[in-house]
Amino acid sequence: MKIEILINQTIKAALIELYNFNVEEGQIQIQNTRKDQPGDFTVVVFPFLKVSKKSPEETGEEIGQFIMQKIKVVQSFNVIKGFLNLEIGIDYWIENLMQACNNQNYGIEVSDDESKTVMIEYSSPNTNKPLHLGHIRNNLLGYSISEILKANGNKVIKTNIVNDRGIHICKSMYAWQKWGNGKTPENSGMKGDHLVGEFYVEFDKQCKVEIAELLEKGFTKEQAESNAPSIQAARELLLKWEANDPETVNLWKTMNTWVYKGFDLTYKKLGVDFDKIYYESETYLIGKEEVLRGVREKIFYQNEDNSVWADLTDEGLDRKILLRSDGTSVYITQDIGTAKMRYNDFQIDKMVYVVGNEQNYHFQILAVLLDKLGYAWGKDLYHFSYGMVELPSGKMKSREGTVVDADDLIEEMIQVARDMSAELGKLESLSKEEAEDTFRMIALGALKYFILKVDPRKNMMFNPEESIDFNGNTGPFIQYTYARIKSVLRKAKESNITIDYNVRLNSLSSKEKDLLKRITLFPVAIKEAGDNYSPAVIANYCYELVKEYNQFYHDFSILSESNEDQRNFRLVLSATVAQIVKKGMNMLGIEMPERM
RNA sequence: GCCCCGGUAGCUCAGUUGGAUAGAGCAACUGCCUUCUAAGCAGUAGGUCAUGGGUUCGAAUCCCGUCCGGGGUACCA
Repeated sequence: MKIEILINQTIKAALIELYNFNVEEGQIQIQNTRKDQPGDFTVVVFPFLKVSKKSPEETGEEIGQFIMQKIKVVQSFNVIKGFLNLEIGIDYWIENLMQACNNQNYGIEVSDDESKTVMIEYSSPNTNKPLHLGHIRNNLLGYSISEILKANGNKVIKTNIVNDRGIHICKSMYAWQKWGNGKTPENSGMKGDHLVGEFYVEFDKQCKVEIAELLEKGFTKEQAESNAPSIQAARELLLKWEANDPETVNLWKTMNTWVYKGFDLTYKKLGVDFDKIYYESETYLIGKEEVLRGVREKIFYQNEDNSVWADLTDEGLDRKILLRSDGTSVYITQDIGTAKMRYNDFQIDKMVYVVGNEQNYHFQILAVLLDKLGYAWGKDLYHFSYGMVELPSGKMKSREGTVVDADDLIEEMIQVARDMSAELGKLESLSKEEAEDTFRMIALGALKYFILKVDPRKNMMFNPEESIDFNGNTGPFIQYTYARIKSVLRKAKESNITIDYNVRLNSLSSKEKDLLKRITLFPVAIKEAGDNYSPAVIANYCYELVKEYNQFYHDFSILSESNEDQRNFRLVLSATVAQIVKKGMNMLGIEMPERM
């Protein structure tokens, strides 16, 4: 039984026996003792003063005595200012270490027949431009939260909705027709998504010129924007596409294929993947049907101009448009269609959408709409709403060229890793391929950790000049510590030191104990990360663990320790730290190099 | 206007759901490579937790007001 639960029950018994008081569940607070105080667990006695009618010190003393008598592993206790600190014997901590090191699934809940199935949508790119830093945050969070939910015993289906149709795609298509000169990824050597993105930018430039001309002729801003020739041409393309015009559909397919190839490369570099991909072009009509069904069933209503609306004022929300007056669908329409399709395809207990916080309102409405349409699960959808990535110059805007491109960023990071490694004189013994692979792991480790260590709900700042470090609280620091442990273990093997996982020991230094305590917190961290949808919890846990290990590492010798039991214990401890750190970092999608 | 989110060291971020003297990294300064990997370790300096009130044994954390920043707000996605 977990010691905290045992202490909890014992205190409950103590309060009944000592003060004839039956506490409610959750009234007893047991926390880890502060590092600067003696003891392992701390009980806050303030809440019991009312019933004990004694001073905090006396109350703590009485409860402490009681616990000492009932629980063997509690070795001693002390009371300081109303905090009852309990010291747990060495056996308990060693026992815990052995559970951790002998169990590959330590801290992880394995899914079974009773497990819930969670579908997670993330990434959701538009096919008119390449991925940027904002998408990176999305992808990393989506992938990581999938892994964390798996570790909490859920079955997870990772999914992606590709926004592959609409006016924005037609803009790139039109620009390519007009200025493309038959340029393809093959004949230009350009990555497909970048190529298409280039034409999107081209379109925007042209459009601005046209609008400026119209403004000069005395048009209003609105008129100019809708009458610009290239805008009209793009609209025409959209109509043709919806009418299934073969030439248009063909071009659309071709250009999308280029983009998908490009995205696949970026996804692969990022190490994210999907179990099932949906395309808006295949779901938007279903959404439209659902909306029309809603009109027939009087859930929604139609205006005189034919636009369809939902009245959500009863829910404290506004009215929301679902189909435009020309009958075309809006953004939320396809989300309804996609949701329906997903629930037909899979048995889903919970749907999670990883989408930026700018769409909080959108998902609030989507939940209500799905509910109104009769889908029981609609209300329970979870919008994993993450904050935006900000630059020193402000918000990223693709049209203003202030985006940080995903592929560029990854390449730059790898180059920095290379340079730094050369400067430090590392990895010289490795083959070129092995070294390159390590640089890649380090670069991505730095990037991923940098993004995932911050609370996903908050906006975060990214300074391209100086943001991503390789020292301090970073991915590479954790990877480095891991590599060093691996090195020690290799050397132990070379010297024919076998590790005995049955640890014998009768004393612990405070640093060793800190590590042992930290190890017992791994399962707690996983659970907290799952409950709060927060990879940051895992990231910060790994950092704390590794930081403590480093202190231990520098203070004690391992291989040259003469006492065999002591040496064996330190090896087991190191191996366990490595195992846990690797597992934790893998939940963040970060690979761990054996050498660096 | 209305709704949602945020404000902690010069910078980037933690803060175990209300607990003890506020925690890291970067940047600055000081030590430590003849020692299992110095992408490291030890130390110095840096704080009115935006601000005013309230709740109680106890508040960065909960409630109300104010200021500042970000996002959303009926035919963009």
